[in-house]
Amino acid sequence: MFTRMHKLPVTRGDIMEKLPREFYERNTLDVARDLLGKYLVHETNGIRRIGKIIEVEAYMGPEDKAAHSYNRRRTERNDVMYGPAGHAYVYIIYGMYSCMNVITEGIDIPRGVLIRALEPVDGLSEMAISRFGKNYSELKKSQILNLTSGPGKLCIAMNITKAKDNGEDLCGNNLYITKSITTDPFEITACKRINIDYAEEYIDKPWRFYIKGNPFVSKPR
DNA sequence: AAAATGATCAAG
DNA sequence: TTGATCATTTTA
Repeated sequence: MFTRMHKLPVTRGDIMEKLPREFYERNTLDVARDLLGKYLVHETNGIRRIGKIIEVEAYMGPEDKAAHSYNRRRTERNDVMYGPAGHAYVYIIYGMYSCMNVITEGIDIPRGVLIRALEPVDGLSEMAISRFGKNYSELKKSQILNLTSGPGKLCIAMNITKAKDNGEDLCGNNLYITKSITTDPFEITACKRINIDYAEEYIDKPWRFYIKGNPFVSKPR
């Protein structure tokens, strides 16, 4: 009884407060920064996986040459970006990896925040199996650091897929984000986004944000 | 540094 | 229908 309580407080859904819709219905750059330190939770068939959000990128919609919705381009793939805030936009990149975005602002404003890295918090054994086919206890240190340190990696670890999760309401009960549990202060680093060489004058916009010094960032700068 | 790998998109 | 692209990861 005591050991159970001692072991699980962080994983108890009832003490984790879900972010309300209004959190997402704000300026995308503010949402991006404010997502740092929050907890991404995915529950599938009784299994809960949790990662602390430590790295994100903002995609600013029609004006942003790096965004899928640049120039109001609208396709089957990015349709969710044009829907209400607080939903997940999950797409497949390079034919093999999934990436997850949080949609922001409001209907017909196709902006969002790419989740680029997490710090694993719970469901570690499931994450280890998903990523490396091994038990968590068998992982090398480098593998632990690589569990969720990239947008494709974290989707594998968290079992986030386009088929299952694209369009999911983050105010629902399967895939959601909660407020920070700890109040540990942190510094935010802002820098250029990754792998958007095609974006011309938007290449240098400082719209990538991460928790300074966190070892799970995808690419330290 | 370069391959892997296939969904997605715009052109024709 | 098709050829080029790609908000990445892995291996070497």
